[in-house]
Amino acid sequence: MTCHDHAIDQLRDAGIRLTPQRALVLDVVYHSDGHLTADEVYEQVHAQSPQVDLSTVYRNLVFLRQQGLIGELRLEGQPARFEAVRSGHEHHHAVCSGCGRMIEVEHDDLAGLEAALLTKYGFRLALVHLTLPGLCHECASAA
Amino acid sequence: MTCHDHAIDQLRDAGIRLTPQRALVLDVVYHSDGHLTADEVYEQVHAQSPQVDLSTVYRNLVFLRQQGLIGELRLEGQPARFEAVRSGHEHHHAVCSGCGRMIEVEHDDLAGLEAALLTKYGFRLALVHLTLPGLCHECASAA
DNA sequence: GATGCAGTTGCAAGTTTTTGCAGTTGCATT
DNA sequence: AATGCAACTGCAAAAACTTGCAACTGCATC
Repeated sequence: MTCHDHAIDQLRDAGIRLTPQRALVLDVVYHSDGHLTADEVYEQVHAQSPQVDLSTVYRNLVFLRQQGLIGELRLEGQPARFEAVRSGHEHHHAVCSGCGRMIEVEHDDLAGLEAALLTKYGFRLALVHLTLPGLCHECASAA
Repeated sequence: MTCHDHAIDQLRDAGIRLTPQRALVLDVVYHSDGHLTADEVYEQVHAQSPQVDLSTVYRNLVFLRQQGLIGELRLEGQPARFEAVRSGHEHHHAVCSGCGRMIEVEHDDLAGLEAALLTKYGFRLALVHLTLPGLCHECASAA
């Protein structure tokens, strides 16, 4: 019984094939508390299953993101990072351009935007993770 | 007198060097109405000034984005695209995952989020362009 | 209009991410 | 438990993007 069984069930229900490679990628991301790059995921996958290819890891990261199971974090000047989307703890990141600090932003803070998109444009926001640039309090004061 | 003189002034005021290469990249993006990939920008730059390198184009696109003069658009499964940021017409894009349609979203629609970030986290949003995935009205109805 | 130098460039090589394709495999059906 | 087939994989190669470095150049100052 692992902490991402829920995710696996979700995949099955969607009629999606669960290959060992895919399960392993999901497993690595869900058992890491940090934000892993594709390469770091690959290294951990590779340690357990050396024949798995890097391209398979990339394909599954894209796939799992599209399924809404993992979030992608793009920080200026670094490769993309991935993290588990844990239900009840959906969040986004505000990243300070000054000091690099990262603030977790509650998903609820987007409720207004979500509503505006729906009523104004008929657009249903389906957003897993957002990275928002700006300045934290300290850096804004210093400027 | 070209339509991006304002942008150039903005650079000068910020004490930034205006090289011919940089001016050319800015010029190409500002004189195109569409959203250009780095490669398309490079091709147009190259046509006018064949010795300019692709890496210089990339470096300037990043630079101009950081200066807030151009916006970057990341669509699923395609290379990044760039467009001019025209003052008075700041906007973002909502992209339908179903049909690919792109809806322009007014910057003002983010006002609520901006305020929430500031009061809740002391974070000053400094956002040039956002790409928001979701479903347009037609695709949401069809689903 | 000469000088100085930090910011910028071209080049070559690197890293990151995607793709085409032929062979393999999960899983629904029988 | 055998079958069928679309989804998936590994491999190799390509495309997209970044970086190190030595040479060059805007532009501020004299």
